[in-house]
Parts: sequence; C-alpha cells; structure tokens
Amino acid sequence: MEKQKYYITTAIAYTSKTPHIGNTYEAVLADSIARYKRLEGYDVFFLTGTDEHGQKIQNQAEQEGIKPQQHVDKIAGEIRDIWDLMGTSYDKFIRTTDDYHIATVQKIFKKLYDQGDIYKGSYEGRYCTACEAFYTETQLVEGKCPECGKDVEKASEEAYFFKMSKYADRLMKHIEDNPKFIQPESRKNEMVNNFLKPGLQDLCVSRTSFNWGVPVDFDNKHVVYVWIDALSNYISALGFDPNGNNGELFNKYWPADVHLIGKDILRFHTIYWPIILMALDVVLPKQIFGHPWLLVNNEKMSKSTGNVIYAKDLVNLFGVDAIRYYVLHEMPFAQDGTMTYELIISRINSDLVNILGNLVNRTVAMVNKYFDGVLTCNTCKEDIDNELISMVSNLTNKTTDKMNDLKVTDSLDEIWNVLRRSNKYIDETIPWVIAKDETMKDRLSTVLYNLLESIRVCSIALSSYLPETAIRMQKMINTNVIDFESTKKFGGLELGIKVNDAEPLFLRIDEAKKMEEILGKVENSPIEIKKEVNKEVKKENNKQVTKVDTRVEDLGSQGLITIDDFAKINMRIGEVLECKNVDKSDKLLVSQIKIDDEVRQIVSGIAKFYTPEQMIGRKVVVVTNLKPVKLRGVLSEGMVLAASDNEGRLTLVTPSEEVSGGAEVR
RNA sequence: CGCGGGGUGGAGCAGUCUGGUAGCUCGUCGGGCUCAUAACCCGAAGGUCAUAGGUUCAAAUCCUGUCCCCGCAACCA
Repeated sequence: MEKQKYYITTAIAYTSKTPHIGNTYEAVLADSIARYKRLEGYDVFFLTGTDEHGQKIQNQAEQEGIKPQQHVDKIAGEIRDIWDLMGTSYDKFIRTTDDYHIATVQKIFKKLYDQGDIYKGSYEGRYCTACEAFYTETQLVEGKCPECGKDVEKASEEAYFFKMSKYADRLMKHIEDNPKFIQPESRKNEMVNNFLKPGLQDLCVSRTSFNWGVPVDFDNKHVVYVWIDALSNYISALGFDPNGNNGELFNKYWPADVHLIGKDILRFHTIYWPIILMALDVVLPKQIFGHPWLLVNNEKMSKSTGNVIYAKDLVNLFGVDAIRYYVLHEMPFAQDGTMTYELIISRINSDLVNILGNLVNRTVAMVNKYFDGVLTCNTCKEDIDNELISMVSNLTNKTTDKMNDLKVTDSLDEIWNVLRRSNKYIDETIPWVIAKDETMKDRLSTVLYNLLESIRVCSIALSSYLPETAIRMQKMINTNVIDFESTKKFGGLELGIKVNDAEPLFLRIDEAKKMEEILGKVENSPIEIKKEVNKEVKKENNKQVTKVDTRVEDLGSQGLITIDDFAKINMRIGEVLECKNVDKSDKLLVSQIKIDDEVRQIVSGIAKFYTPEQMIGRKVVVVTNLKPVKLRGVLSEGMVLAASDNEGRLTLVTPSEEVSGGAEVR
C-alpha cells in the first residue's frame, strides 16, 4: 500500500531579531506533529524557514551599517541553529531570499496581474513633505503629521492592489463547508465576523517606499509587499509553477494538511492566503491552526518588558527534552500557556524525574537485581494485570486520536496516565515481596515483563515529543522492537534480552539552587538571560544614537560616537511645575517644566510609574534640543531622561545634590 | 461604547458548545511501602465555579447587567 502523504508547515520566522522561546515553540509543536505522523507511517514533508524581506530589515541593516543580505544571513543562521538545537526534524528550510522563491513570487505576481486580479492603483493617503512619508487618516495627530507636527497634504502613491472582494463569497462558502478549516473554531467566528462579513478591502501588494524585497519584474519601482512574498513560501518550497510546470514535490505534497501559525497572523492565512490560491487556481490547504502563545508571568514576551526567554538559555539550564516537554505540555489547545522558571522546575521534577525517570529506573533496577537483567517468563498472569495491559494496548489509539485533533498536550497526558498506572502496578504486585519466594519466580518475571513492556510502548509513544529520551529508554531496556504497530498488541517486547544498567533519565533539580543559578548569583552561570536583555537595550540605544549622525558608521559597528557627537545633545536641569495625564492614554504624562526662564511642555511615557502629583516639584534631566513632536495630539518639546531596568520599570534621573534649574548636564 | 481572550479549592488548568450530584496535576496534612532519583502507592482537608439578576424541576454551563485581569490597536522622543 502506498504511504499517505502529510504536509505540515510553520510560519516562516521574521529575521529581524533572534527568536525567543515563544517563537521556538511553534517549531517544536510542528516537529512533534511531523514526527508523530512519520511514526504512524505517513510520508511527511515538514517545511519551515525564514521571512527575510521588508522595510524593518532594511532599516536595521542600515543602522548596523551592513547590507540587508548580511543581516538576514546572520539571523537566519541563528534561527536555523536554534531549530536544530531543539531537534526539529524539518525536511526543508526555505528562505524568502532564495533564488527559486524570488523567481516564483515574481511569476505569481505577474500571472495575477495579467489575469486582472492585481491592478495598478494608488494608495490614497496624507503626505508629509518634510518627512517624505505617507500616513493614513488614522495615523494623523489632529490632522497633522505624527512625526513632525507639520501640515500634510492629500497625495497618492502608486501601488498595486489585489481584488480581494472578488473571491470573498467563494471563501465564505469554503469556510462554511469545511468546519475544520480554521482551528481552533473560536477563531473562525472571529475571522468571519470581523473581516469577511463587513466586506474585504482590496489588499495593497506592492511598495515603492523601500527596495529590500522581491522586485516586481515588469515595474521595477515596486517590490512585492510582504504577503504575496511570505505566504507563497508554502508552495514555492515545493516547486510550484504558476505556468503549470509544477515540481514533483508540489504534485506529491500539496495541499498542505496543516499550516501551523501563531494566532496573531491568522487573518492573513485564513483570508488572504486562500484567496491568493483561488486566484492561482490552486486547491486550498486543508487546515490552518492558530496556536496560542507562551506567556511569561502572564505577559506577552517582549524586549520592552525585558521578560524575553531564549530557547538556548533554557536548553543550557534544563536540557532539550525537558524544554520540549514543558512547552508541549503547558500549551493547551486554544489558550495561552504560561512559563516561569519555577513552573519549569516543578514540571521536570514531578513528571520527568519522579513519574517517568523513576519508573524506568526502579523497574530496570529490579530486573537486574532479581534476574541479572534477563527475564525468563511472561506468561504467569493474574487478574490484577488486566487493567495495566489494557491501558498499555490502547495507548497509541488514544494518542493518535488526540494528535489527529492536534491536541498534543492531551496526547502527552495519555502517556503519563499509563506511566502513573505502571507505578501503581508496582505497588499492587509488590515484586520485592514475591522475590523472597523461590516458587514465585515466574510470576515475578511476568510482573517485571509487563512493566518493561509498558515502558517500551511508552517510549515509542514518547518518541515524537522527547526523541532523545525515547532512545535512551529503548537502549536501557535493550529492545529492538520499536515500530508503531508493535504498540497495539501487548507483548511485543523480546524475552531473553539483557537490560542495561539502570541510569537516571532526568536528574532532580534543586529549585533553590537552580533559581540562584538563574539569577546569576552563582559564578560561571550558564544563564545569560538578564545580560542578554541588557545587551539588547544597549543595542537599541546605539541605534538611536546612530540616527543622530551618520558619521558614526565610520567608527564601526560598535556604535561609538565622538565627544563632538555627544556635544550636540543639550541637556539641562528642569523643574516640573505642573503635570497631568494625557487623555485617552495609559502611558503618557504631560509636564510643564521650567528651565531657566523658559517653560517647556514635555510628554513622557512614564504614567505607569509616576502619578502627576509625584512629578510636581521634581528636578529632572531634560534633553532640550530634540525636534518637537506631537504625541497623542499633545506637543512635546523635549525629553525627560529616565532609567529603564530589566523589567522595563522606569526611574527618573534626578540630580543627586541641590542644583539650580537650568544647569547644564554634561 | 475600537477588537479579542479570561476570572473554577494555595498554584496551574479541564468541564461551558450538547444544563442534571465540581474534576485533573502540583502543593499541604495523615497513612502505607522500601524495588527506586527523600522517589512510589493510599486517604483527607480545602471551592457560595468574579459578581448581581433572569430562564428552568435543575445553571460553572443558557440570557442580561456590573466589576476585575490580560493581549491587540493607538501611545513609550
């Protein structure tokens, strides 16, 4: 019988910065699904990769003084290293800067243009001549430029658009007819109610404002804007050809069985992507799963709050499989999961060390102790065995059911139910008691056989989630029967093989010690989390400085500035006379600050940390020669300096001794 | 009234669509056992299911109002 195919993809990771554990989670999730399908006997193709174009990347590269290609090469390499570190078994890693991808995108764009789905139009907006930038109505602040506060004029920028509305009805019907198309289901309603029902706007699919992208080959002022470029990776990777000469992989694997993506980009995958495919006359993917997020202390991970956790650091601290287990287990189907070091440690100790590791260890130890590692009999059964045997034989049916719904967490729970039951079975059968009775030798052997068989079956079930651990388990019990089918009938384990010495699969973690290590109190701590954050903050600051003067680039990528550059920044001591909250803003305070004889109005994003009352009367450090800006409609004529710690808390910088207002800071 | 998610024993969650005695893991307490990584097994305590109304023989579950938390969007000069 021919193998059934299974095509799974992750979203391609954006190469603007090193991905954190939340981004990495998606790759691990996809990997566990891919591995499970392979185990089941599917012919699996697992695609992942990087999205490398766009203005943001172009800007970053400029700020670092390198070519965009150098920048993306570096980050894409990092991403691939992390995916490899986590053991993701992708079949192909696509980069949107790959030649074949660029060529395919160009062909797709051309075809859609030729058949009239893409048309050249203009992007109506407001143009600020001073800033040379376009803004939408909603971006304007009191009808003026949000950057410089000057007047803007109506203007239009040439751009290509995709006629989304043309296909809306067809898409709506598809979504209705295929209830599993968008998963989890709650997301489906969100998409239909918020975007499809109100009517689709035509999508702007090209840009002229930057050039780091796939050029439109028949109109080279334009580059293809993100969605047609990024989304097409799912088919370009397989050798799709808009003109009909599709590659073998495409013919074999398309349509995708599942696109695994973060819930934040669901709209693009469930609306724009299917419509693009319809326009290309390509069948739609079977399912799109918007997975939840991994939160740290109930907050989304972000650089600005300083709570970013990287996979590499976690692996150094806890090991690959422990982290794979944690992220897979803590992430329910539809709801965000949380991550803290304490929770990781507690999960490892209770699930991996106590339940799994200890079960294997005590069982193998008994086989060695009582039988010199070689069991002699597996037929001396008793009724008490039945429940265990039935749970073990049904395990992979259950995990398969769960995996078919992409419920990875539930699948792991099924395995742990069997592991728990096995521990209980040891207490029920009291092997250390029957070991004292010579006539019970066969019974003892059978009991231990049942346990080893349970471990064997669990190891196979686990191999998709904890591949390294599964292999270690199989080596320890020294079995060669590790195929999927063998899990369905109890008794697949060979008799007469000699188990190896018992070794702990996972080491118990002393929480207090580990936390100390994590907080960097221990010397030579492998953890760089806090330091990483500091580095990032410094980098950001450096970028700000490079904006001030382009000559900085000459001084190399360290972002050093000369004393002359520094001298351009004028800082003075000012006294806060008045301070109020800014309307409709939760972060902004507006202060009247007296500097010498002058009173400046300055807006600061410190409302989370200071009340207006606390501000009044304070002496603060003010940057006085910044270009004035309107924030939330309020004019700001400078900047109040504040220090930001790892948690993103702000503390105002104030003079340590009494000093007259207006004093220069240098 | 910008959009969305959530509030269930100390912690993390399931149960809500398809009303019918409130469940799981961790933690705590008590007991058992000693093969094992102070592990494992058994038992107990602990919840007016955010809150106020409504529908119903019956509501964590359906309807309405209110409060709180968290994301997104806008805003950190």
